Amino acid sequence: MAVTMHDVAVRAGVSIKTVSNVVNGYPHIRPETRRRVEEAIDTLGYRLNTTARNLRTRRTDMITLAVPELSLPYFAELADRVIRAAEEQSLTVLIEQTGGSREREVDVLTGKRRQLTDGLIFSPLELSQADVGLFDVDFPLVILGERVFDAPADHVTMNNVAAARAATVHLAALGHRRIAVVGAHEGEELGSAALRTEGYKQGLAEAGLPFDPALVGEAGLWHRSTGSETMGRMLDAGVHVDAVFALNDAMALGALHALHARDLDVPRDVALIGFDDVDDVRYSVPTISSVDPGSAQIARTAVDLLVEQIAGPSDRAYRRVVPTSRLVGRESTGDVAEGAPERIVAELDGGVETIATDALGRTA
Amino acid sequence: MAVTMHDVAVRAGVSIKTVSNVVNGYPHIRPETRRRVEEAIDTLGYRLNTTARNLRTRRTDMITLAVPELSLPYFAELADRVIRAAEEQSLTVLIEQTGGSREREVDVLTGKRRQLTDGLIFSPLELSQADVGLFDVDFPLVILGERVFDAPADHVTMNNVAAARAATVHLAALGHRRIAVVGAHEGEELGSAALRTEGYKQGLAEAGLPFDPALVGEAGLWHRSTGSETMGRMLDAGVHVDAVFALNDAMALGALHALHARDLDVPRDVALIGFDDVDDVRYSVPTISSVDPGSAQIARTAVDLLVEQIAGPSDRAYRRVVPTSRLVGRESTGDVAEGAPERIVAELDGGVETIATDALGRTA
DNA sequence: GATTCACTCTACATCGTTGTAACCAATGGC
DNA sequence: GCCATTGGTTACAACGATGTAGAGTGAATC
Repeated sequence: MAVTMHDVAVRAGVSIKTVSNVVNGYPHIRPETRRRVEEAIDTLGYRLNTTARNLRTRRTDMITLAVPELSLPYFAELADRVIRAAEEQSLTVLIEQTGGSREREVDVLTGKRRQLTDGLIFSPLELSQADVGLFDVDFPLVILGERVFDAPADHVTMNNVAAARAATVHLAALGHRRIAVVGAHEGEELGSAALRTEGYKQGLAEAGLPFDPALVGEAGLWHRSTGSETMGRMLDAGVHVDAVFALNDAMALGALHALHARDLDVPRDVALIGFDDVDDVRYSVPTISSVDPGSAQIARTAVDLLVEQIAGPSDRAYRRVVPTSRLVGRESTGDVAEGAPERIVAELDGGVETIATDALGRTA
Repeated sequence: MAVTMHDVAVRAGVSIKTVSNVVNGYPHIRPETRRRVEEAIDTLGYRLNTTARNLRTRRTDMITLAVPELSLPYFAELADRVIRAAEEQSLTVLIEQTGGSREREVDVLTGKRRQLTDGLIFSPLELSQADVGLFDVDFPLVILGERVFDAPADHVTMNNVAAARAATVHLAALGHRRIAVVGAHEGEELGSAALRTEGYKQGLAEAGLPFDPALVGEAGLWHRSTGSETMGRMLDAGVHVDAVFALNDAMALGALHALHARDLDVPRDVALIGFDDVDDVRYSVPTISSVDPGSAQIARTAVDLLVEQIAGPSDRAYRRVVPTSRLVGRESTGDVAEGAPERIVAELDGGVETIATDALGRTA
């Protein structure tokens, strides 16, 4: 079978524990002993059995990242960044796709796989305020987004309302009066859809524009396809639109497709702005203006907070981190000429909030 | 601490092994005993310790998927599909990003993390024929792509040459004479770049077109950005082009961007075709024709083959599976009118090849 | 010269399961 | 009425590492 520490110990003429000490970099070992052990390791081709170590140390050095779907560019890029950030801390990332299914989201928090890893970075889609109890867990947890407000866990979120408002105001400032929104979720109270839609309404108000329900396009899943369909439905219904705020970039790409299919030019006939600032929108035709919610910082912060929880006491205060976000102007809003590079139209500061907890870990 | 089988056993008044048997669905247990155990499990909130089981059973029910980068749409979609397929077999997927680094690719095959999982699905980018020895491993392995021909491992690959040839011939059949290729790798012998470029050359020959080195655009990494830069460089150098074959879709999107920036219309001035058939190209403006290498089948087959290896004897014959690929015509080649749905232009059959092995597992 | 201390290393128990062998009923065949 | 079989359960020993406590050294301290 596989070579074990025992085999190495025998060959090097030391105890198993000494081999373990060498492997783990324990400092007080005679150079000669270390040499013998290392030689034995090399000649036998010994490899540490991670599973055994995991059992003994009660740690796996793995963390879970739970996202709706990797095929959505935003989450693919997020996963990429989280994996890189985790790597720097010698952590391995296990990805769970919840696919926007409530059951699978619950499973992420309670299921069998949960205890494979030391902690969880969770971007929920279906679970919401009503499920706040589910988030009161006894393992390190960082929540992405703000579907759940009072959960006793770290949050890394984004300036949803303010950024959406800024995007809308910006479209209005460019002279647009019929600004549609694509991706709304009827009846939702928290969650990105609701918050961004709220920002949209605030933006209209700030610009002195009336709110017209006909300009609100519903789209459950935020895919390219739903963005295209929603936009198409709206146009085909004869709704007059001179600007579109898509609640994410995938839908913005879909909307662009639908506009183009109806011979509407972006930005000449209709201005378009997305949200997420994924790589796609920098190469589409035209390039699409978008809100960068601070994606790079989100991934890094999430990993940092999780690592802190894993290492530290479980009764520390919770944090709520909001990265700085930026409104990036590109061709789709006429903010830059064709072929010109993007420019930052607005910057919205983030911040860190610390939520004290009592001895039981409840928020004060 | 955590509740263990021991606690459950005490509470239910049975032995630890009986609890284990109940948990694992061993059939010969008295209903009454089972009930007692299950009740104890529920009241104590017992959860099986996966790490301990992994140690004892020498299996983790996890597999590794190693890809260059998740931020490339093709690999994000692949990961999505692999995760889903694995899920159906109750396997968890751990993703490694090699980032196109040779060192990291070697690490995937030999590194510390390797033994965390029961097997590996590996899409190499840098390792190639010269490294064939590295692939002679003692764990279940499925290689994606065809950088390494004689590796003693299952391969799931694609009709690179034939499909690229078909794409090129198709462009020629549409009347194009100056067909550029974007993404070539100078000096490479195997690997997608070399194979697809070879298909391109064959296609030119078949169409009776001359091969012009000026029409070959090099691009190391196959990103949107490199596609855009490569295309831009070629155009800015004054090379006349009336069609472009981008070796993957990300570069096709980048090329489209570069063409547009230079006021060249697709498909009126330049026709464009990509490779991979990722979701992006169905929503770009215009929609981009592409080669679907059979992505869905690739993911599923890879998981199936790996599962087979994990379960079966290690000396079974190796397989080489090539899914059926399709040339999908869209707006960028004028194969369909604006706004019209895609259509299958050609279909290239795949197949399964079984490579016998001798007793030592070497290929015959 | 006794005491302390820092090094270096070891013995042993332990992490929480599952595989193996074996035991004690109860059943069935002859 | 005895033996073989099956069902239901258990005791015990792994799986391969690490934490704890402590035993020897030798050098430094008083």
